[in-house]
Amino acid sequence: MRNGATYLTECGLRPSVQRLAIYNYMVTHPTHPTADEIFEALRDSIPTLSKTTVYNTLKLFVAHGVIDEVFIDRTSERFDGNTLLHAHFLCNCCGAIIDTPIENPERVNDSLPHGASLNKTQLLYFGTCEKCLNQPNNN
Amino acid sequence: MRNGATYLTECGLRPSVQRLAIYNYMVTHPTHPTADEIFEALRDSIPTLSKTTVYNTLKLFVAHGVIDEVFIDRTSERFDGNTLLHAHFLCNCCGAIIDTPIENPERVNDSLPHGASLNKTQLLYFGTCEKCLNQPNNN
DNA sequence: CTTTGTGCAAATTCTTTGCACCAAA
DNA sequence: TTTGGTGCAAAGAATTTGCACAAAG
Repeated sequence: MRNGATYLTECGLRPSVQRLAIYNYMVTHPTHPTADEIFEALRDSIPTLSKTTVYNTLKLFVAHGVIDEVFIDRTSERFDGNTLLHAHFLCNCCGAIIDTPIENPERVNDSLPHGASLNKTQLLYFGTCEKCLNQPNNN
Repeated sequence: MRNGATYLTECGLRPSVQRLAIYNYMVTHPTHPTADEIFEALRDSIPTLSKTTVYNTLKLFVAHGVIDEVFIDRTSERFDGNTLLHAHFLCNCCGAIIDTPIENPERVNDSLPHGASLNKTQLLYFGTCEKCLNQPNNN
């Protein structure tokens, strides 16, 4: 695994205790966490941590390409430590967000408007996951 | 153009004055409007309209498949009267949301998790549109 | 010492809820 | 005369802002 402090420095960001903790949380938890989830997870180890700092840091990380924002959930902002192109599936039944690989990126980026330049693609699926389909009771 | 009252009735929805106005606004304005934009546009013709009704109606329309919600903007909920599969491009420079056709839907739905069933796909692009690329001044 | 980062409290914004009134079947 | 629809005001939730203090170069 990549060294967080070195990586943040490479990205032009000072590796403060707070930033490093948030970065490490993101790369070890591929769960597309919200700012609040990160805050709750880290407040034990950093009791003085504030939610503002979590928000500031996540925004900063997105601006520097360290993490991505995932637009799959309108109720709260979700973040992804994996910035490589992949699809997201949201199960309407259990709420799980499942990552899936995109085999042919060029096919997915096929529908760009004429003459536009592309920064980021998001491919989102909404449906019912295999597990929920096999447990008809919890609907 | 399809008759709105007939269509809403077919969908099992009473075609009240408010619902019909919102439906007609959606199909004639392919601008992915927010609840607030719809409210502001309709309050002249329906002075008693409330924002709650706009929210209620949009939510109801989504539940009945009359319109879709587009997840491209986290700051406010956006809606789309065109429920056929197509991609959305958000220009980071001018904020425009551009619709583009998806030639091969089966290619885009290629990356579904194993065993899952699919309700809806959203393909989102973020970048700079042709117009903004040709006007370097407004960056 | 000068810039950058952190964190508290308050403000802001979007959306939902509770409830009463109105309208249609 | 009962069910469904509308709309006001208030509540709720997520995020941002203003500002003061702390820390690092």
